[in-house]
Amino acid sequence: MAQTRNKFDFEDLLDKHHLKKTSPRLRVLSMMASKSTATSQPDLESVMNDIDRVTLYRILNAFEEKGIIHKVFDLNGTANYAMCSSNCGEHHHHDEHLHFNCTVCKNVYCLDDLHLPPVSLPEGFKTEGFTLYANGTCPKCTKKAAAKSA
Amino acid sequence: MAQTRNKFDFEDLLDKHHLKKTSPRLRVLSMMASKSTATSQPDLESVMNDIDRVTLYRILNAFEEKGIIHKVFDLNGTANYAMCSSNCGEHHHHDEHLHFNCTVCKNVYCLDDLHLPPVSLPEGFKTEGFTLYANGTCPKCTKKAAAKSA
DNA sequence: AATCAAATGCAATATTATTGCATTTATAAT
DNA sequence: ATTATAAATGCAATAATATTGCATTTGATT
Ligand SMILES: [Mn+2]
Ligand SMILES: [Mn+2]
Ligand SMILES: [Zn+2]
Ligand SMILES: [Zn+2]
Repeated sequence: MAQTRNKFDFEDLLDKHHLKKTSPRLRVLSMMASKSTATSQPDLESVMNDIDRVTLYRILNAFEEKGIIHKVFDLNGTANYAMCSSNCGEHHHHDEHLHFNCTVCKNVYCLDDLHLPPVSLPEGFKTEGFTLYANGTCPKCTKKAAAKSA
Repeated sequence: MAQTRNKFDFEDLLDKHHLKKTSPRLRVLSMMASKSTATSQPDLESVMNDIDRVTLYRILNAFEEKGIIHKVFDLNGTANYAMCSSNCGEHHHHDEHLHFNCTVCKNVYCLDDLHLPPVSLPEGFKTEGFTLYANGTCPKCTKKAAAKSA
């Protein structure tokens, strides 16, 4: 998960997208990249409480537009953000992987390399993209539960 | 779509779930049942502008808990509500159908009878439910676009 | 070192959602 | 029918989430 990246990777990333390398942006990037799950907007906000709320919104929007991160709403409608995997670009998202929402810890997992089988829609529907959601219990929470009941 | 139901159907429905038959509730039911697509919270609110905002929230929550309607977030994170199809009950939702979000008219379609093929998750993930989302252009909007360009 | 566009921070406002409490209403019991 | 009661509604207050405009700061370029 979450392969380790250093400061310079992030600076390059911003460079590539013609975004200025600012401290708030680098901090947001390193926080998101360090986790194996998506990060919720509330979490980002409380961890980065010294960054202005509005700035955070603008950073997230910019990153999303550039195809650096993607947004996913969890079961409660809360916005979560995760790094994009390679093939996303400016206004071109291809995060057609499964999003697993743990009902216990609320974490959202991006499960890549899970090619969803082709689905055919009724006549007339022109599809641009799919996302598959699943909810249930994640490995960590399953283990914890097992430990307790033992 | 949206099979016609009369007042008495709705009253029975409320009865069945031990909910009082009140005017706000009946109006919400008939509005939602009359449409072939889901209804967004903002739409409900503006159409039912004489019903108190808080009452609306409580009605929607109650209906959702009873398994009368289900909530689905569209691409913008806006809450949309649609009638449940038969097999949902108190705290027991089985709306595992495809939700199609038209990027033009923003409507959310519940496409039932679209059995999604089984997906197997990585080791450790215990799944309770799936939802498949698709986005693109709905039949109506496709037709309109075709008409214009002709 | 100077310049300029981009990014940030702050204030104001908008939208969406929740909580507590007083009042009204639907239902059931009398 | 009348009354009793719990449920539902409406209203006020507050919280949480999001957007806009503008003054100030900062990163990149010359
Ligand atoms: Mn993802
Ligand atoms: Mn649905
Ligand atoms: Zn979990
Ligand atoms: Zn449409």
